[in-house]
Amino acid sequence: MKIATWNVNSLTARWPRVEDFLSTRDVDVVLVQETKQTDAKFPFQQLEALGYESAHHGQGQWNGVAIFSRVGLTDVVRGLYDDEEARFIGATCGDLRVFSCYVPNGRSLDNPHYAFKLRWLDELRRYLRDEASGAPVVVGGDFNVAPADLDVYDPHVFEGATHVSEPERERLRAIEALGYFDATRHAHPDDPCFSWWDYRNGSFRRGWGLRIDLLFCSNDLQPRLVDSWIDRDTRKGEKPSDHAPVFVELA
DNA sequence: ATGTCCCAACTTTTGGGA
Repeated sequence: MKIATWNVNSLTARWPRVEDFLSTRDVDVVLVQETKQTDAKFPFQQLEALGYESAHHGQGQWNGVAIFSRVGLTDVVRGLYDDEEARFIGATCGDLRVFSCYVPNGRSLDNPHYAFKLRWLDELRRYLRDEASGAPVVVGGDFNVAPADLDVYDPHVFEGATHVSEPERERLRAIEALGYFDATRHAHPDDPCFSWWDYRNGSFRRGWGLRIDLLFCSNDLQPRLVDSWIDRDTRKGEKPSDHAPVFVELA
């Protein structure tokens, strides 16, 4: 069973790449972020033609999360708490409970959006603690947090910036403390495994990346972990997203 | 350090967000 998380940066703009991805990657479940679409625009029929059931928590200009599955899709939940931004969707796919998360960016440490980000991560932890027990769980998404300095191409550049601050990293550790592991880092303890490169400055060519797209698996999945990897080829070519898909394969 | 992309709109150019 192969599960991917991918921030597509507009499903409308990315549709040709998404079609190509689904046709060539043999992926069972895709956790999608930043659809930037209303539910009315979401391509349910086109996805069905490609063999995927889908569920969307759409908004419009911003945010929007979705799940595509070819192994069943039931018991959909939308929204973490009473916020108005579409950043969280969950479903049961096969024998897994899966969640697609688009964590707020934070913008800068002194911006109110940073406090919102920390609160959102607190709410995610609360949800996983109180409402996600039972089946094995995969929580994936664009976390907008690089868990450690290994996940940053040059930590010096990010001193005093969001995505690397201790309060953000502490919240990821608090999620792990509930009984989850970071699949990509677990499979590759020493490789940076960047998943995002800024469109500007030729960052992809220069290797200026961050690992901020993460797949947290409940500890009961550890014996089933085959591998976890970054699909860097999908960051290349015509009109790519600025994020690469991140995969985990489970036996 | 800012070389791009995507969206909306008082839309053919600008501003906000990432």
